[in-house]
Amino acid sequence: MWSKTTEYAIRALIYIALSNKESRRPGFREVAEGIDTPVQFTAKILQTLVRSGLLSSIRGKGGGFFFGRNAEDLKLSDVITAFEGKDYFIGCALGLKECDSNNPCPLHDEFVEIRTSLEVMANRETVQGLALKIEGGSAMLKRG
Amino acid sequence: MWSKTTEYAIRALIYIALSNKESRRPGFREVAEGIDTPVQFTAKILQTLVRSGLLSSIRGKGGGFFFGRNAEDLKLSDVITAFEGKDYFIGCALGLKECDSNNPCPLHDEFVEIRTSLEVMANRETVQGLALKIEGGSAMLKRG
DNA sequence: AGAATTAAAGACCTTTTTGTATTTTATTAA
DNA sequence: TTAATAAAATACAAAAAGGTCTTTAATTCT
Repeated sequence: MWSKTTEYAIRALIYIALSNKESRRPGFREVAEGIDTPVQFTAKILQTLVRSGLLSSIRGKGGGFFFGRNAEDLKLSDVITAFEGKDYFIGCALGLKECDSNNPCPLHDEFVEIRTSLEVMANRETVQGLALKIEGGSAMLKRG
Repeated sequence: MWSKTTEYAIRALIYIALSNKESRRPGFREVAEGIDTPVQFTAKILQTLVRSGLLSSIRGKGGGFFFGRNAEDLKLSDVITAFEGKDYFIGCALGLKECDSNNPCPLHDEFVEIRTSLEVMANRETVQGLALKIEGGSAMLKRG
């Protein structure tokens, strides 16, 4: 549905949100270990998130990654578009440059409906909301 | 949503289905021209489709690509899984190896619903059905 | 039989994605 | 002020996706 980078990013952010609740700021090594992703690649993804302003970080001893007060409810759609591009929820199913209700590809109507469901979900769900599900035990990030 | 290869494949197949209705068997050059895709890359995709048994071809003068009687209703889901792999409609939104209702990722329930809509659509729609929409003028393959 | 035509096959090449390793910079604590 | 710690930056590299080009094999028509 989307790239591994996006998958890893969402998992990493959920892990960080959970850690923050325990007043901890995990480093990228801990995050990668916690969500079972390649360490340096995870570091790179977290850097991108910080640069995009979706996540905060502090260097040095006691440092790590965290969500500032201002970014307490990070929508999944923001994470997705940060990596997939802002047109992610606009593209045509058959890759046509011009595809809209006036000039539709043969899949247009049906595809728009599905794509919109995805967008609605991504706008509704937040990293912190998903973290709550893990906390409550109704979902998992790792086998177990 | 899926790769360019899959997008090109669907468009190519629709073009071929339309040509076949006019009792013509287009070659890969004509197909590529007709759907605005890279010529040799299109040829490669058509080869894959023939090898997969989803499409037929004849070499030599008067040859080209066509659908045999047996494959008159080619489901989109068959085209998609031919290129994306048979697990395309099974994968986890967050890339977890084990993700099901017993051991769900925090997006599982919502994602399954969307993924299933996509699968239902892909099982319902056929290349020939989509070709009909083009023929009837209610959809396009190219700017127009 | 020979020329023309067309898909098949295979060797490449480029770009993007995914992943690794090393060095640098900022911060803290002793 | 020095040592330890941790993110940032940078450079590489492997793999996959996307794309091109040339040669070969099959078929038809003359």
